[in-house]
Amino acid sequence: MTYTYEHPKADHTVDAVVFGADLESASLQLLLVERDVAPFEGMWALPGGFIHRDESLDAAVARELKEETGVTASYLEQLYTFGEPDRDPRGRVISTAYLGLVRPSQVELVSGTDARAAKWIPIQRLPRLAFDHKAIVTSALTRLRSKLPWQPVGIELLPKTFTLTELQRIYEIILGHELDKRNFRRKVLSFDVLKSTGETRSDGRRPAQLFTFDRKRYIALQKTGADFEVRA
Amino acid sequence: MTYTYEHPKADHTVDAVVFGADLESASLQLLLVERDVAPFEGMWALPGGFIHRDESLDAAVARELKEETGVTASYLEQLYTFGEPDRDPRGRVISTAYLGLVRPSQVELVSGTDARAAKWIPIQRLPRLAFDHKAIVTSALTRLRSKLPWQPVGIELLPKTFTLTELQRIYEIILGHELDKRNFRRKVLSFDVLKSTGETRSDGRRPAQLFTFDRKRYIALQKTGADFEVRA
DNA sequence: TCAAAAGTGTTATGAGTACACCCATGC
DNA sequence: GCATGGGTGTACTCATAACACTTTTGA
Repeated sequence: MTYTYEHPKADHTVDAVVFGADLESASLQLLLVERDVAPFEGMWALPGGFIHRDESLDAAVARELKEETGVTASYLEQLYTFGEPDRDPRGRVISTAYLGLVRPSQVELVSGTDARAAKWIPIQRLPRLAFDHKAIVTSALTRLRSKLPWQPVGIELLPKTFTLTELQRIYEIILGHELDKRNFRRKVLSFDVLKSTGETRSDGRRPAQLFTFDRKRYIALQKTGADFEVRA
Repeated sequence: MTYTYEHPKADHTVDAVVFGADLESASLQLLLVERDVAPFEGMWALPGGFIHRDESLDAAVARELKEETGVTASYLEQLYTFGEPDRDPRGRVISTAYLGLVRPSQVELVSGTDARAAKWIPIQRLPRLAFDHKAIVTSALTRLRSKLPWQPVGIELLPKTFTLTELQRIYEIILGHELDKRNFRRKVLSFDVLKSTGETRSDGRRPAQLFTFDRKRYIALQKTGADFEVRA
């Protein structure tokens, strides 16, 4: 540092709002940790923590998430920065929140530093949360539902190959309501980013075609300015 | 502070990307300040600065904007937080950027602390900017154009009463291209937030009807979940 | 042969876009 | 009477949303 300032510095943290859904899930789940240290010891909170000296915000949130829960999110985007002066009893702490998606069955939860336990909790049954984390979660859920539904984000919550019914199920879990099968299929296929593998899978009923997400094609389409924006 | 940490703290700043347009403007303008202190002394930069101990981010950006340029923005929203470790030569500085709109003719520019001069500069002729401010401006412009066009934001850039042609002109300046008069009128009136005053104004030609923005109605519509989202 | 999920097409509606002419006024 | 900006309507296209039956399989 070549320059100095008179003013007291705020702390800066990152918090991760990571949603999970499985095909077996009844509903969307949120990844929370039980705090092991004051303040709010024993309460549930979003995974997160202080930013290290030489890491970007993106790197910090990925690291904290990994440390506190063992989770590596397949998708993480910056959401909003919360900076009310009184949001943290320890003093001035500004926090940048991220929105993430993860397949719960794919990860093994561990408990790490500053956290007793990491756990998936259905969004209908959220406990009281530490700090202003409830407001952060609300804003993340709004963003997820409004911005992502038809972006091929459900993909992150499925195995490499999946049936269209499974994909639909994921969207329904995220949105919290049912979708029309025919409209869903037409729409999702019209994006032209799903590739049939030719394989089928039968669960004991009529076999369903298996699809994969064509990430290259997706990136190519994005560059041409094609637009996946849609509302629910 | 009841707790202490071992880690070095980052500084936190706010930066304001404030766009301006007048009816007389040929194009959208950006509010910049010429830096009076190192680093980047003498270079143009976004107005902004360090957050005070007991103010929110929203308050900080409004204060800095006022101090450095004399401008009180009629509209300011949080854009994104930039936190690459090397974005500021002074050391670790994380910055939360805001997007704002202002009517240039309505404000008197002043020069304040840390700034030699404040100035409106057409976005086609932007000079090199200090720090990573160019990237911030690009992201603000994308957001403005993609998110705001049909939200009644052009309103902020007009006097209390205005003609539909004037409103259209503002949208054209923001978007950087022309719009169809008939489609524009139908659309903007369908939102049902403009009220005819009954008055007319003649500039020497056929008199045009004057409208006002019905803010109460706008708020009422927002609550019912009505949605002004549109693309250009 | 039955249960259960896979798969498939049509119609109606609303939004967006393209497009050209008459109107009222001041000079 | 003419130049200037004000003001208006229609037709096409495309996306969405609502809606029901047939197919394939395993048990």
